[in-house]
Amino acid sequence: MPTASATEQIPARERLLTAAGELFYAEGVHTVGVDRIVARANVAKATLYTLFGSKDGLVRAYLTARHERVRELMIRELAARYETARARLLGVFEVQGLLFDEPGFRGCAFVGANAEVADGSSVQELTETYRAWLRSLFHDLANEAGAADPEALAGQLVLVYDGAGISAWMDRNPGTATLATAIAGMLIDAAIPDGKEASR
Amino acid sequence: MPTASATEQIPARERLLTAAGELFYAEGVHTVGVDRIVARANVAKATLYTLFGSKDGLVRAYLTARHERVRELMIRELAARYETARARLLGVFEVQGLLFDEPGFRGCAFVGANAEVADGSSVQELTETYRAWLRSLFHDLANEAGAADPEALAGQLVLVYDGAGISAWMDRNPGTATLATAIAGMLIDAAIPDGKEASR
DNA sequence: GACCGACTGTACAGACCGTTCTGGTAATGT
DNA sequence: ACATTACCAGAACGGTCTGTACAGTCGGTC
Repeated sequence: MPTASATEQIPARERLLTAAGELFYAEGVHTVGVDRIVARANVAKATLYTLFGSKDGLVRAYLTARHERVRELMIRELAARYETARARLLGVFEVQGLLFDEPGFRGCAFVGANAEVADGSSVQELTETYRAWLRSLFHDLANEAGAADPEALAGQLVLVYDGAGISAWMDRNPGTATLATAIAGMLIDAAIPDGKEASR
Repeated sequence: MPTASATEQIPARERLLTAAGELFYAEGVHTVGVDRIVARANVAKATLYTLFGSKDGLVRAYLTARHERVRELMIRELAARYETARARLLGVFEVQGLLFDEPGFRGCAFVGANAEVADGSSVQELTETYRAWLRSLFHDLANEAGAADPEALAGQLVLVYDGAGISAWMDRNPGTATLATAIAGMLIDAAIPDGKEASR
């Protein structure tokens, strides 16, 4: 274990990952070259290649880190803010709104990355696991909330989630989150028996 | 005016535009180089530059052509298939589904292009006019259909339209169109007074 | 002191990029 | 007959890209 001294430094791997995250997300994985990343991270180019193997490896690590960050934020905030499964189902869209408010928000990182790669890229595999996670997040909550057809509701909410991200990005309007929450509320009410009744 | 002889050829501009459209859309504007485009179009490289000025000019022409194509398809199909403004409002999502069914569908071209450019690019201006057109399409139809708040309904439907495109693309599921149509139906019913009543 | 792993800095190869230039052909309008 | 226009094939240019090679630095460990 490295000792925590006053001259403690953030390790090169972490610096590379944050630099790559900022640049890739802001300008696209294809536009940003490795030279700019190593310059921003204050890391030698050789270090990048020993740690990640190739630029593609760094891109994969970047997307994996994004997924992990969104997942952590979602789970933490949902648990902290909402009581019932139904409220958490709606809360997903409020937490998504937190992302919209971040400075430099540029839409879903996976949408952006997929737009830049041809079919069969390694990026697509990571995208599939991300999409599967998002869908199962909605599916599990819909199940827990007592939806008549959790599968169907999950599909609807994924669509709204996607649309909210695109609209917020392309129209530069973070307020889209409340719009999405309202639509989601309608869909949830319609999908859960006695969804509109107050309580029991 | 060029005479229509037996050796009539499709002009170079058109060939370039279709070649660029296929390649840019399938692989991204940044991934595809001009060499591949001129090779596919059977055009000299100099011709590209006399006709479009630069690669960026070709990208702009590609996006403009995409916009025009979608607009024409939308207007033609909406007029041919549906009678009332309310049916046309819903029909937008069915026509969008026609795009999903096209072989090689890869989502909205403007979403893809925007993911590849940094802020301030000329692509963003074209995107704004495209987004404004889409929004006004919904807004005008919502008005015509007697929506209580056409602005609000248009915003909702733009979000659903965006979400449908992303979901259909990322999950490779053209059936998303019927899902989007169902959601749009709910929103339209809720936004138009007496929307659920049969007729008058 | 010898050793080691993590890291630096620079220089370079090879490919590919957008763009321009040269030089030529075929048809058109006057 | 001549200038113009529209186009073609390909070479050449300067720049940037990923990836590699190599010599060297630093903090700990035996």
